Amino acid sequence: MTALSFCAHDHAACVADRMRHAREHCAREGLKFTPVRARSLEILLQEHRALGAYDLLAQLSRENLGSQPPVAYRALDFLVKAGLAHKIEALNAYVACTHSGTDHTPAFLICRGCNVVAEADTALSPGRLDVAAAAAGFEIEHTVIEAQGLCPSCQETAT
Amino acid sequence: MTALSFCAHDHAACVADRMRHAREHCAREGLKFTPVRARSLEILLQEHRALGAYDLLAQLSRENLGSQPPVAYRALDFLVKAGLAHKIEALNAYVACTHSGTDHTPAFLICRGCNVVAEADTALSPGRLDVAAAAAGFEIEHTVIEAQGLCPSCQETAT
DNA sequence: ATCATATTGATATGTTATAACATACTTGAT
DNA sequence: ATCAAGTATGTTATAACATATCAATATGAT
Ligand SMILES: [Zn+2]
Ligand SMILES: [Zn+2]
Ligand SMILES: [Zn+2]
Ligand SMILES: [Zn+2]
Repeated sequence: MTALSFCAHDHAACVADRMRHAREHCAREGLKFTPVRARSLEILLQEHRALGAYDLLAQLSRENLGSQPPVAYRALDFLVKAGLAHKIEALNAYVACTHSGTDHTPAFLICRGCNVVAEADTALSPGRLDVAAAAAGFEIEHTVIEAQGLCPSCQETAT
Repeated sequence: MTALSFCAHDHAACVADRMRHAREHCAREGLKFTPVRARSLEILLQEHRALGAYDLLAQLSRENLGSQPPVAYRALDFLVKAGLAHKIEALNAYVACTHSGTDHTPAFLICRGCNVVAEADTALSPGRLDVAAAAAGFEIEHTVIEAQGLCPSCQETAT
């Protein structure tokens, strides 16, 4: 299922599963899954939406896990670098990764109605961009692919 | 040539040509190509790099075309809506469109060394993302495709 | 001329992100 | 046990990006 986020699912299990995966991943890689980092990921996982750094910070603050911007940004940096979360550039916001895999080039479907973000598990089609890059001798290190629009349920709601 | 920006070319002619095109486009569409707007586009065209709104503003200010943020943002909004410029989401910056065509889904190659941005003139490859979107019933309205990496000349420079 | 609309001018504020520096906690070597 | 090195946090301040609002002016249509 490529757009899980738009579908009904056992979300509690979904979160628990992702947290377990994150814990194992960090253990394997020798990364420290500290309380702030773990809770930050959990907060992102609760939603299948992108949260701004300051949204995350507000929640952390309520739980006395920190109150200053760097707290949120450090946690987000860690999660992004660990591959456990992604930044949605078009929103300047962050979303938990729904992938189990390791290195991947995510592509996102972002609903402007409900802000839900689905991560397409496309192993990525080497599209024309790669061809163009190769032709120009350009070496791609990171690719941002974000599609904005309306999810099925928001299409109904709208008019 | 899809990655013109990385190649040597007659840039003065390149700018003049784009300005002429913009003037004609606005005339056709009944859009007002005012001095601030025209000069803003020209400033973007000088570089083939993405400029931040405040970089543009600084230049406009030097020329007494305005000194407050809204001046730059209004000009950029106009240019983006008119299809004469694009926003690079990954940089929160703006680049002049190098396309003549009308409606297009641009894809960018962004050099992290020299900040040059090339707009690939892909007429759009319906990649896996579109397939995934269709499968999920998601209606795509706008797509951001931005590849970051190193241009040929910066690859040499970097050790 | 009058009215509506679009553009500009100006001030203030909101939002996102990082710099800079100090402190505490781990870890591994002596 | 002690130390040094590295990693993680705490804290303050500020940089960088973006918009809200309202008044003034210009433009164009009736
Ligand atoms: Zn879920
Ligand atoms: Zn939706
Ligand atoms: Zn040029
Ligand atoms: Zn370069």
